[in-house]
Amino acid sequence: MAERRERSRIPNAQDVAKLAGVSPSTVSRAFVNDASISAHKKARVLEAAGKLGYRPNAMARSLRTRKSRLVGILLEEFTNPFFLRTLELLTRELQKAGLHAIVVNASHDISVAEAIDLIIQFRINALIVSSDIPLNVEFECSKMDIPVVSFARTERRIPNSTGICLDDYSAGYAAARHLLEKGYRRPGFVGGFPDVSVTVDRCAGFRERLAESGIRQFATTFVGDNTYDTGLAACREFLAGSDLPDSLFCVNDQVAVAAIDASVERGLSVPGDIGVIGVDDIWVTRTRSYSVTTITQPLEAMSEAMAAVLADHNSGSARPRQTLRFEGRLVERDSTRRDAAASGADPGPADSAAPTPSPYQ
Amino acid sequence: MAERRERSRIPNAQDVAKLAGVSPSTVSRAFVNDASISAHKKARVLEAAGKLGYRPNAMARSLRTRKSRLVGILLEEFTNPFFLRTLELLTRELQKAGLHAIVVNASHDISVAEAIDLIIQFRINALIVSSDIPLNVEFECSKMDIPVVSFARTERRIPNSTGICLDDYSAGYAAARHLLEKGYRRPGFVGGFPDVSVTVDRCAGFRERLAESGIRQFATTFVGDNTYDTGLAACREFLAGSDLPDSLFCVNDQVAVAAIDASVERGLSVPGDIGVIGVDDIWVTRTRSYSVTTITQPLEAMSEAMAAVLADHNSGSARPRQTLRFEGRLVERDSTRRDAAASGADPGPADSAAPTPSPYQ
DNA sequence: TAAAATTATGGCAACGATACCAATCCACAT
DNA sequence: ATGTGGATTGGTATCGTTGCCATAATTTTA
Repeated sequence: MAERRERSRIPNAQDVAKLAGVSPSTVSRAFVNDASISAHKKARVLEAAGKLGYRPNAMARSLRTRKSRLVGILLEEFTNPFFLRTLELLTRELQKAGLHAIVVNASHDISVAEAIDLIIQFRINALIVSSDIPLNVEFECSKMDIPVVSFARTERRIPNSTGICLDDYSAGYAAARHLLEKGYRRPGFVGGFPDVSVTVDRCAGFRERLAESGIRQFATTFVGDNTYDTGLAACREFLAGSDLPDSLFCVNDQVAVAAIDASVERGLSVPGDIGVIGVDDIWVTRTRSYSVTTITQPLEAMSEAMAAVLADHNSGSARPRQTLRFEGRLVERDSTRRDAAASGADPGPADSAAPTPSPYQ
Repeated sequence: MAERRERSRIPNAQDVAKLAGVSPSTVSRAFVNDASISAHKKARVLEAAGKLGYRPNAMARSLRTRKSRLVGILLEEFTNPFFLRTLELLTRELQKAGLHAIVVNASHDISVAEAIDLIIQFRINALIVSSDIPLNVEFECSKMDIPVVSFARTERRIPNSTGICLDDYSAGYAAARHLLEKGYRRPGFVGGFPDVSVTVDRCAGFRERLAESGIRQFATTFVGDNTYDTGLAACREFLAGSDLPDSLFCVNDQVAVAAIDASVERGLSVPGDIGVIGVDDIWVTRTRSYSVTTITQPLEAMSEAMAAVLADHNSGSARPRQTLRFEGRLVERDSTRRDAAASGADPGPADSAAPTPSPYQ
């Protein structure tokens, strides 16, 4: 079969120039904003370009200008709807700014360093990082003049790193306050990996608020990767003992759902016997069956801030490196008691009456 | 402040060549597999490259070789965990093959054509499409010699288009068979947008199996975008009337969860009064509270097939254009009855006894 | 109307790599 | 010793664009 007729080349600027009767330089100018070109010629060039189906070659452009307009996004948690939403908002903002996102999969067995090494070759303008990465990756990037920006995490190992993040400490603090207000007296904490910033900071804020109420000890467990399945297994184990907590602050909503399931499985009623609060406000927390009290992140604002940071980096203006922290907002749902049971310092048994009938069974 | 000392350039092949005492050509060969280079020189080049922190510039390489090693992925549904998992597996396979994924956000208000236009400039090797796109995009790509490959959907408007897809017809057929086996006699269908392939094909298979049992009429509704929220609203309306279906085949799991919630809200017990079956097997369907019967897609195999298709396209071997269809597997859970109630052709009232106690309330 | 200031345009080189060809090199057979 | 063939190597042109400079066209000002 005649696969392709007469090797029809992809047209380049030269072709357009010839057709429009101008120089290649002029063609280039027609495709750059604010370039010095007359409206007349610009129209003629664009018309010729349209006729030929010409599109500037971004590879050539990037080579010449040393700006790739590509941004790497390193992702690790590929089951959490939160990160899909993150990706949606980030790509949206990037596209608005004329940038494009290369997604790098850093999950499980994949070598992060190797993957990063490959996309560094594309001279990405920046690397957005949503999970903890080996320090040497950070170092490699700095050698190549590639800014690394954290999203929804903090780089604790480097003094002044750039990032956009929920105020995790404050979120933990708010979670504890909420549980205390609702009369819970023996809160516990369920984290992911024990050494990632999100776990550490949320736990610290949580601890602080509990300490203010004189609670110096609380049970903690770490489920590892924040998936539902491992979360469920870890929560089952956590709740297997006696001397159970009367409420759980979970590092994110996926784990919170797992915690609820583990609780119900063990015969505990939520929120009466045990209250559960998460973070992220993924859609599952809004379902009738779960209705999880959670702390929602202002993702829109955070993505916009991310775009602004990248734009700054791009324009070369050296804004001081810092982590922008956004306040979360607590959304009350049915996985914590609706009214304060024994709001005083009185740690009386709270099992007397779950005010709302449990939606779980 | 002294931002950067003495403008330290990013090293190029020439620099490495000088340090290693070889020609730039040789440096290039050291970084290409199967290139004609002695082990001795290769080692020397790699050592020099390591010392300088050299990495080949992918832009320059792509410009010369006319292969970008970039693949576009057009995504639309950014709330569905299924697509996050899809993205995970696709990026994993792509990375294995030395390719990289540029994610293009085509959701809501964003102009697909415009977004595609921009990434076409990167001379992407292929465009993976997970949602229906304007036909002219397809056309533009073909003009630029960019193969468009569908994933988890079919391009019905083009005769022989390349794609990887669940066997949607067969999935719909299996769903109907399952419902009938479990004694449901008035199944309904809940689709997304009425004209997308996934909805159309799954519905067609569903209809066929029902017809084989003599059921020629069944209620259908279309919820539009497949999010939980719009799904819930649509299902509420769908279930508001009298003459209700006794079971629902939902085009995906997110909608299935919404259908369950709407059913319970209306006082129907699942699976007794109404059975629900979805597609995708997202993690939420495995939770204790939902436990949704669903049809799981063999995503690993599908991603591998996708990588193979891309590799073929890349190597230029003109494999015939076709849609590869993968069989789904039905996973029985608690949103459909566990045993066959009145398996005969007898359409007796099925409300007599829900065999398993409903996990929903 | 002429000179000065501004704006548009064209030409050339360069970004950093690889394709291609010609020139070596080496081992081995003659 | 010499030729043959295959594996390495170097040199040069090129991929398609934009930066830069010089010149040409246009407008503004004197």
